[in-house]
This record gives sequence, structure tokens and C-alpha cells, in this order.
Amino acid sequence: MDILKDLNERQREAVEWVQSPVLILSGPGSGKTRVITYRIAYLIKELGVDPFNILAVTFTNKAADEMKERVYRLLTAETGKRGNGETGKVSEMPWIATFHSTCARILRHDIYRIGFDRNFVIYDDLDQLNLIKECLKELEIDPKEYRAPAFAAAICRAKENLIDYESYIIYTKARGEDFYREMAAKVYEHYQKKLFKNNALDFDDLIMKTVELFREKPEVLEKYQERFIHILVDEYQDTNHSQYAFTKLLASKYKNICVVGDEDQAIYAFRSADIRNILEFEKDYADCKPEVFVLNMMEDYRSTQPIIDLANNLIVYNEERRKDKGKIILPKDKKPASSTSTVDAEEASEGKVPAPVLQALPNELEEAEYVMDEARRLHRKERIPYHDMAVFYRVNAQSRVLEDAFRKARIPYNVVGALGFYEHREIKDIVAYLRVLINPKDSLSLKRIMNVPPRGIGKVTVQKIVDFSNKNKITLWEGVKKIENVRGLSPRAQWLVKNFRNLMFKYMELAKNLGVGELINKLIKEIGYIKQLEKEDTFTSEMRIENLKELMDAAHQFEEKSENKSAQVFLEDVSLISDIDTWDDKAKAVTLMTLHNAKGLEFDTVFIAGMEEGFLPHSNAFSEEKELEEERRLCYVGITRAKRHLYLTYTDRRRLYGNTYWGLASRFIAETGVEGLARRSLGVGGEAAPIFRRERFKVGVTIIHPDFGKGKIIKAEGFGEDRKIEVVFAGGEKKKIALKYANLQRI
DNA sequence: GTCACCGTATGATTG
DNA sequence: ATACGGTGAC
Ligand SMILES: Nc1ncnc2c1ncn2[C@@H]1O[C@H](COP(=O)(O)OP(=O)(O)OP(=O)(O)O)[C@@H](O)[C@H]1O
Repeated sequence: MDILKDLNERQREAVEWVQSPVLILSGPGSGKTRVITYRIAYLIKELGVDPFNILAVTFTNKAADEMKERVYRLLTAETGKRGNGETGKVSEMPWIATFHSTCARILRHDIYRIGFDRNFVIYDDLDQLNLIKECLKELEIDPKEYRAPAFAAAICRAKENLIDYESYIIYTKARGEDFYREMAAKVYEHYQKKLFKNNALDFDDLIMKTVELFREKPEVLEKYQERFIHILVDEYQDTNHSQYAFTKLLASKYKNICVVGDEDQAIYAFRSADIRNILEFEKDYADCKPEVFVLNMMEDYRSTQPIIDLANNLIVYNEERRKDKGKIILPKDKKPASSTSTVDAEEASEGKVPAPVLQALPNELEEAEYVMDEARRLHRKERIPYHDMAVFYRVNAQSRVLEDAFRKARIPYNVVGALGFYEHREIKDIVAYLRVLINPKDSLSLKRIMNVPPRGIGKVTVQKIVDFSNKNKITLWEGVKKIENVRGLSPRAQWLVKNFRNLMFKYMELAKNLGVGELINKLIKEIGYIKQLEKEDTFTSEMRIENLKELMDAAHQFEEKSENKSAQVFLEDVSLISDIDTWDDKAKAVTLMTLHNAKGLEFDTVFIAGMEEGFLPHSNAFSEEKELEEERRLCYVGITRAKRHLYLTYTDRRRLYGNTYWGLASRFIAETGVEGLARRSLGVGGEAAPIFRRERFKVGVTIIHPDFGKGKIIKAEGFGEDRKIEVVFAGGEKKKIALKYANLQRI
């Protein structure tokens, strides 16, 4: 069977094993994603499984598209033996998507069973934040004292763990005195009720409501269990509890499940991902007859030996890591595709296999310059295409200087993330129009557009309609419809709202028959959005016009490629798009992205910029050992993306957000042992930052001050001599202390 | 009442 | 750099 010829023996076994659940817990580059892809093709082609009965879950839409494409190619490949007719055409493709879009599609069909409308809208995190701000206003909570993003985080964490607001309130009470949590509970409840009124779901609801649906309506669950007889999940180490519950429910009937992941690459604990899901997978299926098939592969087909060494050296510093996990190794059977088979240090130094490079730079500008220069050199001298190079960093804001350097040098580049296309204000405005047309209950979006572009309906008028609607227990849109009954409006204001109402009536009609593309075109023209922007005539307004044009193109393209051309489906696509999804990996350009976005990808050349204490590891992770280990895994993920060329750079001093950060080289640098390997380590004499040594005075540490006595560190910043800490002393008073001047003792 | 402008505060990682 | 709240002109 020749689709299996691209696999090694153990991969092949995993592809062919269908007698019981499969767990693949394997290192980077070991071919996990490849196994899933081939397994899907194998199920269809060799076992005659109906593609309709297969669900594969990926981490991003982009990964889903790629997998679809590969599966399609495997299915249509000329096999000589079998094949679905001479055209090799595939009649149907399996369902390959992210958790979020999978759940969105399920809910679109069946959510009415738990009391929601099927035409719900999906709120992204900006919408979520705006709605929470509204809640704070209505609950009379001062948003300066209690920040909205903190509530958003609390609510997300709760939902990721399937805790609805009722349970949240109960847990809060059980905990006793916790003012902040009590407040969060109130906000959560209010927020959730508002979502319901708006007929909206946020991202986390998509999963949570699906689980709720499955639990409350067994016949719905059964329907999907019969539909998804074979389930495959990629990147399983980064699933959270709700995703775990979803998967487990679906798989519980047939138990044809295959999960794949690597706990050393778990980097999403901050949004409740839990590696126990993958580590305890065997327990979940302990009663299966042949027991769970477990595969632990550590052969890394991606990287060269020196890169593998760095990764191995680094990851053992994670103390919570399973001691029996082992190291990744170069596969014996690896074909000399682009690199040589086995390599020793001597060969590496001769330049057959490039040695990883560690480079210190005085500041972030020179760092960017250096990265750009090296990229250009590799392109010219070694003929490495730009699209096979990437620059990774910890925080989006770091991309700016890099962009500038690449732009100035006229080297093509793409930035993944930062502000995604669909997060731009002008795009969100138009999307809000569409949402209201489809789901008039969406008051958040309605409020957003009532005066966009400015049409004389100001804050006060809107507030009056809101009050009127609340008093009469109707939605804001109902309030707008009954504008004649709203008291205290000037005739002019009433007239303006009536015009707006008529506009919306007209477009609600049009939306029934027109495709999204045409609808958006007409709408933008009629409301004079572009005219308004032209009037503003600034640099940003020009960009906005471009973006709007791009949106119209996107909508037309959508119409062409999709069967269901409704604005509804378009909106769904738009809401679920992620940063990485819009990245064009075939463009001839260097890719700039965060380490998080790099997961699952591979490049010939990888630069990791900003390898400094405070950035990688990020300063917010200093105080928790667990978080520090996650930062280390992040670094591990970055390193293991590189096939042949790896550069680690760090600076002495970095300007960001108008501040200057004086950094030490990241502890991870020393841990990788790159200094011993690198050809040009510490190139810039004297300007290199010293390599990090562990700070003794960390948050949480108890100290004794010669004057004030015993106290606990609650805040710490700076390094070495310059370190400043904030301490709460036994009496309760807080003091800021510079280590330089105080003779502190650690206890 | 509405809108455009200016000052101030404030920044991780994401589907 | 962007998101807010306050201010003055219409
Ligand atoms: N048996 C094999 N023979 C040759 N190349 C392979 C084999 N298996 C995998 N590869 C190659 O190794 C690289 C990594 O494969 P893949 O992305 O499937 O690994 P992965 O385990 O999912 O990686 P990661 O966890 O790091 O994202 C790919 O370029 C793939 O083509």
C-alpha cells in the first residue's frame, strides 16, 4: 500500500492501528501531524471509511486547510491499484477544522435545543471587552479601579473550565471573603445575561455551549457520535478542559480516537490548557479491549544535530518534565534531503551543517539590522528563499523595529498577527452592520453603528433610546423601531433616527436576496463611509479605505468559493479567522511572528530575537516556576522550528513602548549551551549584556531589613545592582527599596 | 446635543 | 501607538 511508503515503521503502525484508541506522545519533528494526515487518508482509501464519518481537529484554520490539502492529494494520488474512478476525484472530504469552528457549525444546527436562536452572532475578544465595559457601567463599578480586561480573563478562565456563572457564584460563596471574586461573579452573571439578550456567543461559549448541548440533549450527542465515528486531534497537549470534555463525549461511543501531541510544546496554560489531558489519556480509555496504542517517537526529521542538541540541553531544565521523556535524536534513516545524514561536531565546524549562532547586539535597532543582514546574506550566498525564513519574538510590539529594517532594505516580509485584518475599526464597523442585519438583537453592534459614520445621532440620543428600551424590556432595535414613543428627543434627533431605521429596514430586505459582496458594496456606498474617510484625509484614513476595498474583495471571493453565499456564513468565517490563518506561506517573504504563532510550522532559517530576561522569559512569568517552565517550552518550540539555520539574538538595551529596558541575556541561552557551539558568539566586545544569573530577591521571598525588620517581596524589577523591590513589612506598611542601598537578608 | 481635538494613562502570549 | 475622557466651537 503505497501511501504508507513515506512513513517509518512506527509511524506506519500508528496509522494502521484501529483496534483501540491511539496516543502519540512524541517530540518535535517526529511526524505527528504527518501521522494524522496519513491516517485519515488510510481510513478512507484502505478501510473504506466514509469521509463523512471523520472529524479531525487542528489548532488553527490554517493547519486545517493544509491538512485538507494534503489529505486531498493523498486521496487523489495515482495509486495504480485502487482509486475512485479514473479522474481520481474525491467526492467528499472529511471534516477538518478547529474546535471553535467545529462547535460553531454544530451549534448553528442545534443550539435552538438549549434555547438560543440559530442565527446567533459570535463575539470576538474586542466585542467581549466592550460588552464587559457596558456591564461595569451598569453595575456601577469603576473601570479604573477594576479593569475590564481582568474580568474578561476571569470569565474566559471560568468558561474554559466549563464553569457557568451559576457555579461560579456558588464557588465564590464557598470560598468566603473575596471581594474581587464576588465582583467578578456579578460581572460574569450580568455579562452572560447580556450575551443571551443579544443572541450572541463569545469564543469560549462556542465550546462550552456545545458541551452543554451534548450533556443536556443525549439524542443530539448521539447524532454527532454517529456522524463522527473516527476522531483525530492534533496538538492535544494544548487542549483545555472544555475541549477535552467535548472530545471525550464525542468519542465515548465508538472510541475510535487518535490524539497527538508533545507536552514539551505545551504553551497555552495561560488560557487553561492542561497537559494532564494528554498525559492521562490512557486512563480515560483504560477499559478498551486491546489497550490504548501508545507511541513515543523522538526521531526529529526536521532539524540538524546541532539544533537538536540545543533543544535537548534546554528542555531538561524543566523540573516538572517527565524524567523518562528522553531526548530527541536525528533519525538513522533520514534521507539526505537538504542536509547530511549524521553529523559530528567536526563536520559542523567545517560548515557542512551550519552551527547555531548566538549574537549579542547593543540595542534593538542593531538587532533588527543584524537579522535583516543575515537574512539577506543567506538569501544571496546560500540561495535560501525568503519564504523559508522566519523571525520569532515574544511580544508583538517587537515586530516594529524588525519591520522597519526589512522595509528599508527592501526585503519582502510578512507580519503575522499584531492587528489582524478583521480587528481594524473600519472592518469591525461594517461587520457590525452585517451582524445587525442578520441578528437585530445584537445591541452591542447596533450601538456601535448607529452613528457610524457620524450622522448626528450622538451619545445622549443613543442613551435615551437605551433607557427607553430597558424600561419597556425590549431590545435596542425594538426601541429604534418605536422611536416615535421615545420621550425627550428633539424633532431633529427623532428624524435622524428614523432615517437610520429606514436604512436598516432597506438593507434587511436586500440581505435576503443579495450576496454578501454586493450587499457590502452597496452599504458602504450608501452610508458614505469612504467619503467620510476621504474627508478626513489622513494617513490612517487612507489605509482604512484600502482595508474597506480589501473587505469588499474578500466578500466577493467568499461568494465565489462558497456554496452558501449568505452573509451569515461569511460572518462566521470572519469571526473565527485567526492571525496565522491570513498568513500566506507561499509568498516570497520572510515571516515575522510571535513564538506562539510558530507552533507546528517549520523553516530552514529561524531567528529568535529578544532573548533577554524580561522578554524571554517574559517578566510576568518570573514569579511562578510553572510559568517559567512554559516560557522555556516556548523557547524550545522556537528552536525546534528550525531545519538548518538557527540564530539567537539579544541586546544590551531595548526600547519598547517608550521605555528603555536594560536586559541581561536570557537564562535560556546559557541553558542551551549555544555559547560553546556558536561560531560567532558574543561578537560585539564589551557591548554584550552579561549572561543572566538567577536573582536572589524574587517576588514571594521573605527578607529581613536592618531597619524595618521582616517583610515579604510583592514586586520586583530591574536586575543586579539596579534591582528595585517593593516589600510589605510585618506591620503592614509597604516600602520601595533599591537593593543597592539596602543591606537585605534572605530567609 | 454633536463633533473634533487634545491631553493622559497604559500596554503578554490567542482561537 | 491607541483608547479613554474632558473641553470648546458650532
Ligand atoms: N518518516 C519520515 N520521513 C521523512 N520525513 C519525515 C518523516 N516523518 C516526518 N517527516 C518530516 O519531518 C517534518 C516534521 O513533521 P511533522 O510536522 O509531521 O512533525 P510534528 O511531530 O507534527 O512536529 P511538531 O510537533 O514539531 O510540530 C516534516 O517536514 C515532515 O515532512
